[in-house]
Amino acid sequence: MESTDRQILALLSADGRMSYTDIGKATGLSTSAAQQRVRRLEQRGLITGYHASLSAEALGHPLTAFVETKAFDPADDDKAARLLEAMPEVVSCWSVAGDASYVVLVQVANTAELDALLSRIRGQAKMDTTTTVVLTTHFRDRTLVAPSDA
Amino acid sequence: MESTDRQILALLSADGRMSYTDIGKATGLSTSAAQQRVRRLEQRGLITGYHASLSAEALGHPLTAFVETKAFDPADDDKAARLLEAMPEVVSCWSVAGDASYVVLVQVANTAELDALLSRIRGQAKMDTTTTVVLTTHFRDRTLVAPSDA
DNA sequence: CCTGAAAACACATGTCA
DNA sequence: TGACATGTGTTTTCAGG
Repeated sequence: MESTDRQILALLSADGRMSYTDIGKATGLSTSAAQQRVRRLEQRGLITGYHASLSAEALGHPLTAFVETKAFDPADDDKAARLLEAMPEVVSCWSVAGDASYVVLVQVANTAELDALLSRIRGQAKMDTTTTVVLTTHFRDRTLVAPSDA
Repeated sequence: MESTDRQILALLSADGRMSYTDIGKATGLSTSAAQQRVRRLEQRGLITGYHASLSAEALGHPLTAFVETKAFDPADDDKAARLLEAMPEVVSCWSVAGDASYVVLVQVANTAELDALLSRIRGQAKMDTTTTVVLTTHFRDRTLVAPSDA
């Protein structure tokens, strides 16, 4: 991958609705050349999609927390991902090495809702939980577009 | 906020490059009405931006990990956010309540790079680290567009 | 990677309820 | 205030080279 492509990735990370014309202007390409590059970046899987970022605060979910979970019975561990996915408050979900099975990031309205969610995780998913409340989100999903080639 | 607006948020979360014409078709609005709604959602801060999602794997950073950090000296805690932000491997950074000061999500090429990064965090930022390697990312930044009004 | 032209789209303005 | 119609300028898209 080359410098122009990396530049395009940086531009589209910053503004996912940028027009091909503007991408062309910024990179010294014609509109159609820019479009072709973008299409190739999509096809090669470097760009996986475009998304509007929504404000959890403005949507009424100002409270963010990490919840580490661990199934009481290790046999239930596989179902857990699906159960967690079914909970709308759970916005991200990772399997991790180490003590916990899953780490999830949740967005809720207040502590009462957090409490209710944790009960549901314990009850439905039969998992132990360890919760860490987020005080400030300094940055999120910042994009790394300096590094290696592809 | 009303049902149409929530629908628009869901559409733009799923496809951030959707045209106003298509949004209109999907919601039963005219192109210009759809455009107006979107503009208002942006102005009211519900939509904070549009971004291309890049594949960390395709970019050569297949290894994801959480790093909990805590400054040796609590007085250094404020500087830490800036130091962490200066490290390109750190893609997300949260301040948290509890034992750690910060939780960061990092994306690196391999364990050697992770090792080097942790050394830098300890050395530069003067922080203790506790690292949890991610095995699978089940989903990330899934959007919550059912909930409350605004 | 570029040119060029047709189709689709964006967006401002004006109108109506 | 919210939806829509229309007109103008852009952008997209698909020929071609």
